[in-house]
Amino acid sequence: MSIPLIMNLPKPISGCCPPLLSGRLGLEELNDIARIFRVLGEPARLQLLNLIASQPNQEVRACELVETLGLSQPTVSHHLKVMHEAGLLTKERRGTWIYYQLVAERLAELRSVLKF
Amino acid sequence: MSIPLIMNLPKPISGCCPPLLSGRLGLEELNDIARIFRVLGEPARLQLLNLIASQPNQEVRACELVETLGLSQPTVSHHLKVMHEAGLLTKERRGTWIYYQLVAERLAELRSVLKF
DNA sequence: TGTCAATATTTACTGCAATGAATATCTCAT
DNA sequence: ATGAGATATTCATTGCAGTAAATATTGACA
Repeated sequence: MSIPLIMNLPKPISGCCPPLLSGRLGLEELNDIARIFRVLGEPARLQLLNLIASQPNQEVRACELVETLGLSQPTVSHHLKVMHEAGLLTKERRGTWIYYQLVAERLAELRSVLKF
Repeated sequence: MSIPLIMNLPKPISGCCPPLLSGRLGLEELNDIARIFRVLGEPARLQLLNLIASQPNQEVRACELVETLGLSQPTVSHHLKVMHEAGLLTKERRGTWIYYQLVAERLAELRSVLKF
């Protein structure tokens, strides 16, 4: 029996990450890039990334985060949604809980945006 | 009248960019990282970077930007100040005008923050 | 079905930052 | 010194996003 491979991948953000520093970009593309950086411009969200990356299995349950971040459940849920929509986290339901994982490729993509 | 020796300098950016994804970070460090990403979370500022990078001599005069960005002179001046304080731009006066240049090392530093 | 626990959404409040008008400061040339 | 152009600062307005209380939804299990 095969393992389900499709686990609610984030929708791709079209044309979102061309290199910023080689070749002129249009306002549309600049807006897309800015949107992602704005997602990372929030300490709570960076803490989420940092926390997930430090887990042995590279994932967290949403409910764990409420206590750890010291934020309300709606706020944590909101941040998770934002990051998931930005393609930075995958979301996978396992029974009662929902697990979030980093999208390494997305971070690599972001890195390449800043390359010369 | 005495001149204050210690002026309100922008927060030092030296130890600002520990890797986000390997090793737990404190709130202080997360705030520092978030602050820089927030600077990049603005289309106008990304346009500035993109514009400078596309110049043959890798620099621009501030006055050029007002027409190009379609923003008021105070707004452009504000963005330049923010980016300079974030360590992303160098500022050099040559006669009447002021030239801004990219700080490549700073961008490389930012890239490394997102490395695994 | 019903309840319980986890997660999401709605709503309202609030603080911060982008923006530009007005003004000030700086630099050079005459 | 005075004027002109480039840049910075002050100030007020405004829109957006983080936050949480209240509420809704979802899934598991008896």
